[in-house]
Amino acid sequence: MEKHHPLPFFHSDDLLRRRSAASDRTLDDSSNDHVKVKPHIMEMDFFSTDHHQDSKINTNGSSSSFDVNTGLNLVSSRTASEKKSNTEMSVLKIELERLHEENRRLKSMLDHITRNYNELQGQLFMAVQKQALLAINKQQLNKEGGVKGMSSHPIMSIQQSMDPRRPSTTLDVNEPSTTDDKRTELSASSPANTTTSTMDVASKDSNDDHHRTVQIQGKHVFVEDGIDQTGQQSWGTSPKSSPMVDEPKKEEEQVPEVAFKKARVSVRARSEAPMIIDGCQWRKYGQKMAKGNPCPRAYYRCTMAVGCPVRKQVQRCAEDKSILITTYEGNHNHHLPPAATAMAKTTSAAAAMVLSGSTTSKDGLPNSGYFHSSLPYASTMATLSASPPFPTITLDLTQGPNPVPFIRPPPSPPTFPLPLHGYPKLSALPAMQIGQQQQQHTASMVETVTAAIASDPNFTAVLAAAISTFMGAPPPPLPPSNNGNNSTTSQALPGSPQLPQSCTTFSTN
DNA sequence: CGACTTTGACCGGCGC
DNA sequence: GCGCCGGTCAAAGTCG
Repeated sequence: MEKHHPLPFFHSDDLLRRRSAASDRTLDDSSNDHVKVKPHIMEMDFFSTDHHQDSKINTNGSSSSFDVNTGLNLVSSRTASEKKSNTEMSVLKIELERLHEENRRLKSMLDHITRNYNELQGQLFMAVQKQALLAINKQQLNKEGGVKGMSSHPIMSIQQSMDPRRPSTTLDVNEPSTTDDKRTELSASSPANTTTSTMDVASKDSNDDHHRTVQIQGKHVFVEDGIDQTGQQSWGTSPKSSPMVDEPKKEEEQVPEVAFKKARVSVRARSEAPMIIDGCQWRKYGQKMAKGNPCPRAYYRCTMAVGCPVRKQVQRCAEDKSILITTYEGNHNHHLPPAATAMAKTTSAAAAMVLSGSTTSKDGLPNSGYFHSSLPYASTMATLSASPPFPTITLDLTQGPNPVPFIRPPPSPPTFPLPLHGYPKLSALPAMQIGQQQQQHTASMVETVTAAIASDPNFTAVLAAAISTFMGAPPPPLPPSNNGNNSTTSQALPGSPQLPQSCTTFSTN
């Protein structure tokens, strides 16, 4: 952008002042040569985008050249002054329109840049994970035939058990279920795994055993729970646009996708609403009384696309019924509206974080670029639960006070009174909590992963974006098309007209 | 009438 | 093998 290009955020009075000076100079040029210099100097000042100076000149008007021009105009003649003001007005209007157009253009550029950033972020997650998994695999191949007990570290155990090419034999508390192992073994044993990841989601919808069947056939490895392929698409990345998707899948490239499938992201937040707004369309398919909780657990399935594997569970916390726990599983296999994209990014990022956390070295120190185990702080907002069978990361948004002065949006039904809004610096949140029931040997993994999540500015930014969408916060100034999209999805949410039955989180319409 | 919720039944995993 | 539990299904009911 040019140095003197008007920025999209200046005020209209700034513009008026600028044009006033400019037009003064233009009109005066014809009659007064001696005043040419001063207005010219002023124009240079105004277009320097230095608003401080601009306003300073304006407020200290006594020394401004405005006075000089005005005085001259009054002296010249009344008709000329009126004529001039008319011309000035039309010029101002034209200029205003031009600048509005420019603002729109710049905003669209900003949107475009943001989208590109998000795409790259998603690809980065995948790439890092692949790289780390490859490194681990190489390491394990070197030690093949050696001690199986190297999985003494819980993270390593997860890594092993999640590696589809490597049947898991050493298990610990963090291991996925045996079903998962079976599945991964089957998928790994199939040579068809080397085929491309072409999706046929619809054909697998609502089939209880479709996961297993797919794995056995080995033809649609990524479809399972939609996690892989969704991992791509939930980032708003078109499969065609991603080079990682375009190229044929090698065996190792499928690893993260399969590993993704059972990662869960749980969001704890205070809310009186029966369900948080995450931009997606959900259909309730079940409700159960969970043991140890007087509040029933509701099961929802994403209905924004046929065959979308994403599911979520909503349940109120037994200890504090004002806390709503929403657990997401899987990733979307379809394009999402902006609000839903934010949430999908969050869950995908969290899942990627969990699984990236599995790529630690033997001594438990992470070698992923996301991890900085020596963080001086951790965060309460991110807690990893290693309870089998699935690694679950819990984003605890209920604990305050937050050191960051968050802005509360105006309440809009259904409200979601999270303490977070906008794009806060989540990395500044206070210390992390480790799951109380977790065994000691899982603590290092928990710390590592949660610290990484808390420290990753990309993740926190995405999380913040998602949180802001939970709250039904007024979206940032967007082109009308985007706003329409948001409103559509919000209205489509099944949770809008809902009455809480007892203490739970289901709707009753 | 289609979309959605409710709710009892069913299924599979797991521990005893 | 049995019972518990979490998760899912599907028929019936409800709503707009």
